[in-house]
Amino acid sequence: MTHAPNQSDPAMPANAPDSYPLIERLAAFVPLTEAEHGFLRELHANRRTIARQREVIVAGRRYDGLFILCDGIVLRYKVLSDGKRQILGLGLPGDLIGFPTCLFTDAVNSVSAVTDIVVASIPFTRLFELFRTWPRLGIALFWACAHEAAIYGEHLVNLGRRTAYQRLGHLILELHARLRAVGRAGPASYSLPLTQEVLADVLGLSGPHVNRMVRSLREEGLASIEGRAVVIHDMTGLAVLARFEDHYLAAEPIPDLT
Amino acid sequence: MTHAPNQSDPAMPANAPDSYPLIERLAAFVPLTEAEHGFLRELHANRRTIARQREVIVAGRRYDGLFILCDGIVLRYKVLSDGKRQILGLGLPGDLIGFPTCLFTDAVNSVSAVTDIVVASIPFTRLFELFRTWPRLGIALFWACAHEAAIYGEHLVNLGRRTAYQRLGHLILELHARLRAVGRAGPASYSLPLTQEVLADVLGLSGPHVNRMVRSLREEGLASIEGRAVVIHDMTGLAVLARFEDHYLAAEPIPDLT
DNA sequence: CGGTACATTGAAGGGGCTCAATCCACGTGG
DNA sequence: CCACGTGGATTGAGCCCCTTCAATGTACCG
Repeated sequence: MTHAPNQSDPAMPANAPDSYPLIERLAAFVPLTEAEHGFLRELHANRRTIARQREVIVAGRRYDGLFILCDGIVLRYKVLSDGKRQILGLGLPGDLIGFPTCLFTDAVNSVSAVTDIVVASIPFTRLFELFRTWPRLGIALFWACAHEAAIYGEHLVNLGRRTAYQRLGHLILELHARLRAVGRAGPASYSLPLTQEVLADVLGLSGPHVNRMVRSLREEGLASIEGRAVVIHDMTGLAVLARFEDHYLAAEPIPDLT
Repeated sequence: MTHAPNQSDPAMPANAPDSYPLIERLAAFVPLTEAEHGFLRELHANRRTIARQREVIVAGRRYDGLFILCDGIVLRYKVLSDGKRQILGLGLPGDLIGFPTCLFTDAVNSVSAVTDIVVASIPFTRLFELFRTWPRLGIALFWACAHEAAIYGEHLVNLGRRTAYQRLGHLILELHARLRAVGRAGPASYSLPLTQEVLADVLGLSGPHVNRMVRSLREEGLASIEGRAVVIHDMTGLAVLARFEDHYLAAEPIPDLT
């Protein structure tokens, strides 16, 4: 049960065995006091490793807390009664897992681990404590969730109004930006351990068609996906094609929060 | 600038000129004390009426607060550089508008009023006060936003993995459930002041095709949309067809919150 | 009465799906 | 060392859902 190091890209920092990704995430919104810092460190205390392919959250079950994804990649998805699957989003290190699905009596979505992952569990009692004792952290968390929600918004645009080709291009650029923000990507490359089947379920497409789009991107010299190695050859060209604008990924300090 | 009363359906309660929809929304998650009740009432103090078709939030501009939608319907959307529009969601009475778009330095989405609407504005300073002074309300708000996020998740499934026919059916059922929850719908009917063009942009379809799907639904005896009157003739048949399950719309009290 | 907004309908085309077959890399056991 | 199994990538053929681009209809409104 080794958890995979960041393979192949020398630009990636070694993944510290005890990182505090939620701290980095929230620090983007609020300058943290030493005391707040300490509380957040405690939130990472209860870590657990989960093997790839394992379910982290099963739709229909009850949960009494959330998780911070400390390392690895997860996907949140829903399966329809006719067997079709739609992946609602990818969780990258630093993301909160269980929002919003665990905030229901019975989880509304499932979450499974793509790679081996490390999660820190946060029981709701801890979360309540956070809101009660550290209101600034509560506000920052609120902001962080809003930023996650904005990603879903862009995902909606992807499914509703972009062609298959554009969708794939957009996803490649979004994941690059998100991974880069947490030190998991090079200037124009990253490692993406997803099968084309999974990409298809993210993009609302079929497997074979994703394959064709991957080939097109390569033939056009825009980007290449070989195995798990993604390389972007023409960032601006791809952005133009995919109508990618990264405003929605920017995390900036909350104004006027004293 | 009259704001439209709930026309045509006798089951709908008259829309009180001074309602407190956020109270009802949050009360579903947390039993409210009298003091909390009072604070929330204050949040509704600063009301404003906005005429139909008017923009409430313009993407790219800066905002210093959120809004509670007290009455009417809004839509949140994004327009791509090639002119295509995707509507990310409909805001109904009681919904928070500006989440997540206003929590960015520059708003990432636009919001416009479909009908004449009444909004209560909540500057961030008030919001911070809420989190600092009324932590239970902060928690409830967090939960409420999670529930809104779940709606977007289902919307993603709609665009990614349902046919045009199913999408329309699903939307009809979802809106019925949501409107009914806030006392704006009859047992199997409601008023929906959206053009087919707008429906198309919600569903990721073209206008003409929405028209055909509307006709199909009527011919199959499942539901009818005539002008703004929506009538569901076969609730279960429609639910089966659209793979509609309403778990994600259920708001239940937060457990263990003392 | 003309204008505007929206609903409706038709014809043609294409983007993406379905359903396979094939290929390929890799790990495993004999 | 090779046979085999397996998961995934790749490719092809046919088709159908949905789009595009109109034209037409229709209610409402100043």
